[in-house]
Amino acid sequence: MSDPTLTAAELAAVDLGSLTPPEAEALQRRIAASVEVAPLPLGGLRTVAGLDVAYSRTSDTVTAAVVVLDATTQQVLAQATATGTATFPYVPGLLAFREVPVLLRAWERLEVAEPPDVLVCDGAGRAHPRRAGLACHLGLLLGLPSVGVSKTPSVGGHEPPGPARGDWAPVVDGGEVVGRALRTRDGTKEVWMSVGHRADLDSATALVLATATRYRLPEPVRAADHLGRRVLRAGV
DNA sequence: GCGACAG
DNA sequence: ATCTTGTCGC
Repeated sequence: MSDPTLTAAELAAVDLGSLTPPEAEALQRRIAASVEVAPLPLGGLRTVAGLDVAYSRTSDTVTAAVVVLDATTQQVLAQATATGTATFPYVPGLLAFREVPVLLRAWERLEVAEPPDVLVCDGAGRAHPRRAGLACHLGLLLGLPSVGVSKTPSVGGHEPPGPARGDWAPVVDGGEVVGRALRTRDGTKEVWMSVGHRADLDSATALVLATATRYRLPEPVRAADHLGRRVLRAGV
């Protein structure tokens, strides 16, 4: 019935780019079985990392960006990028296999005394066909709490959330609540968020709202998005 | 068999 | 994801 679990070390040892789609899907089932659900330590959050990947339109060059912000002041404490070639094509449901390798290279370049307390990824977490979106994959691999936030819906359906910041509606897929459609700003389009690793929906919602005050998307994700685009354009 | 499916 | 000008609004 349930797939065998996977440790961070075992996941890290996998050459993601060499997997066939069926093998990648099998790995995702194990990731889904290994992800942990727990409240984020909101009171003790000191730093939040945002992660994103920018794509070139003229080539298969990609740039991954990681930005670490102070959880309370939102000041940038550290940032790193890595540019490379996309080896895995974009396949719906297999985004992590395209983005994780280059994201890890950026991650390794980060110069921080302590790892960030939580990861906010541009993409899905459990709101995924196999409950193993990018945020689950990265959180498990890095052994850190993680949350996924996307600008467009992934799997599942939901009622429209109320019009005010903080309003949300559960996203249901296959009879299971897999995430939330959350309004982060009054009168603006909602974002779709779901749990990655070592998080739960309530605390993840609080984190997303706390980091998305001025704009629709959480500041860590915006910062990573902007950094990735800048570096990609500069051709570094 | 057909459609859905983050970036 | 990425391609793009203007436009409305704080």
